[in-house]
Amino acid sequence: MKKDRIEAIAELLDKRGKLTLTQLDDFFPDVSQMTLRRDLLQLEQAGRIIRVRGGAMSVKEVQKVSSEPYAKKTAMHTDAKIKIAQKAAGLIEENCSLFIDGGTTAMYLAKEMRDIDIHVFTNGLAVAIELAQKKNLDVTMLGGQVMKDNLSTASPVARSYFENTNFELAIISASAFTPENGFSCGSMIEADLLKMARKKSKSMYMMLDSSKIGKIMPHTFARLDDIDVLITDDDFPADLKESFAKRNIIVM
Amino acid sequence: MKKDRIEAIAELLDKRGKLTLTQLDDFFPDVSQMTLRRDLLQLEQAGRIIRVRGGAMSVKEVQKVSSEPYAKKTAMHTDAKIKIAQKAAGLIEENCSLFIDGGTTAMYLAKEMRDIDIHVFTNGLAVAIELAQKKNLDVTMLGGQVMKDNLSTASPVARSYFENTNFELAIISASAFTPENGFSCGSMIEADLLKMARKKSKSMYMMLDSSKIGKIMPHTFARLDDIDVLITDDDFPADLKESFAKRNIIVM
DNA sequence: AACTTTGTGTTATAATTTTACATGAAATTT
DNA sequence: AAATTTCATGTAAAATTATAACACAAAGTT
Repeated sequence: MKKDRIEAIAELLDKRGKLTLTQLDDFFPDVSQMTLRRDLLQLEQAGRIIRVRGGAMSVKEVQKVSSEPYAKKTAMHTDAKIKIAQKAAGLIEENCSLFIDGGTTAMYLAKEMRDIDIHVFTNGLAVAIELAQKKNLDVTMLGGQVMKDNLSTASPVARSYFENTNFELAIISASAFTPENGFSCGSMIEADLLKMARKKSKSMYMMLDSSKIGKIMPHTFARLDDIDVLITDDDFPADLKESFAKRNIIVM
Repeated sequence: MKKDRIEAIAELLDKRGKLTLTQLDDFFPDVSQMTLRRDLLQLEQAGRIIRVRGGAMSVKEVQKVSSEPYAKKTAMHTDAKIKIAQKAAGLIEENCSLFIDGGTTAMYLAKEMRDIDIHVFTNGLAVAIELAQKKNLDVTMLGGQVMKDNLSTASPVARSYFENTNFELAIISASAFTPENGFSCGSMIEADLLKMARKKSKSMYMMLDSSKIGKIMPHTFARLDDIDVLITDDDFPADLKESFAKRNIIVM
């Protein structure tokens, strides 16, 4: 059905921000590129997307463009991150209380999450805005000084927020990982926040795309034993997978 | 000069919204299309424009196209709001500490603010993101439950943030105003937050576009005497202006 | 049943963009 | 001051992408 397909394209674009025709073609293998082009033309005329050379982008994405440093980061390893986010989204159950960090992977997770009755805490501005779109979901933003490079907040004050909150689950992404140094990130106050989140939640899922393996950032916020589930992509090394499994950590 | 030309292109695009390469070539006959292409590429990487097939368009133009729920609100009385925001931005001095609320007018204020050394507190997600773009400026986001309709936070917990902070100036916009009921808004916790902001700051400037005069919202957060400066548009009624002046409130 | 409309695919053609290389001017180093 | 590097620019070929034109079939309409 044409209408459904156009709707699906619009949604896809909202999620992914930007798509090439080739990528679109992969999603809709049963129609020709020409048809997809015509769909894009219609969407453009409806003001919902903007056609750019090679494909199209969502209007929402364009608004984000103004935040250049963040947008740049967003563009990296997109596919892997989305896949990881999808896996993570599938693990979230209704009626739970949840912490999500403010990274770009978390941002994709926010996009992929179903609009169900959950309460989410986050320190990511972009994550909060994304989640605010969903009607049934409740969002609480953690305050603090805004870090310009990744649009998330962190500050010693933010800790006070945690004092009276508890969540069943924290889903967090790391900037770097080695077996020796654990999961690390670049900012001390962020590391502090994430440690705190770990303490306050019953269990912790870690999202880690394989490009981050072997990298070390200054501040470790979690070690292997701290996490319950590791969500990663297909390129995750088999030997590492084993050492996780040995510690009863589910790798998926 | 390359820099000047790029600047000129950016301005042109902001004015005309969209231009084809051929049109651009007419404006700049002394350089080749290839050079113009490269200029556009740079502008795109800087996040100022979007290249589309045939030429480019300004980001601002794209934003006009969109009509999401939040964007819809943003689009109302845009011109008046921008003018008010510009006036307000002119009043902000370097090296000060400032509170801005999370409304749409505040959002425009954030856009208009110069990139100088200031510390800004805000409860607006969109405001915080906008301000995060500026290098010299420091932003602190007030946490709390996210209100989906206006993308700002408010919660009793947010009060605790204020306890150890002080600012010279609070620039706030109201959803409604009558002389009898003062400045009011729709949410009780938001009203509470704004009251708190008023207490904590040395002075308070109110942004009020004239469309809001005569309207009443459930929760009053400030009365006439609470404010020091009223920033409004040209349609502001003369008689009201007088009654402000009587109380030594500057109307501009 | 004949006719239109609509959605689609195919191919050829056109337009646009990118790439690669060349040039000269300006800035920097030696 | 000469040599070298860097930078902005131009040119033209190559690659990519978009449009146009036509064909065809299915679903409505008259």
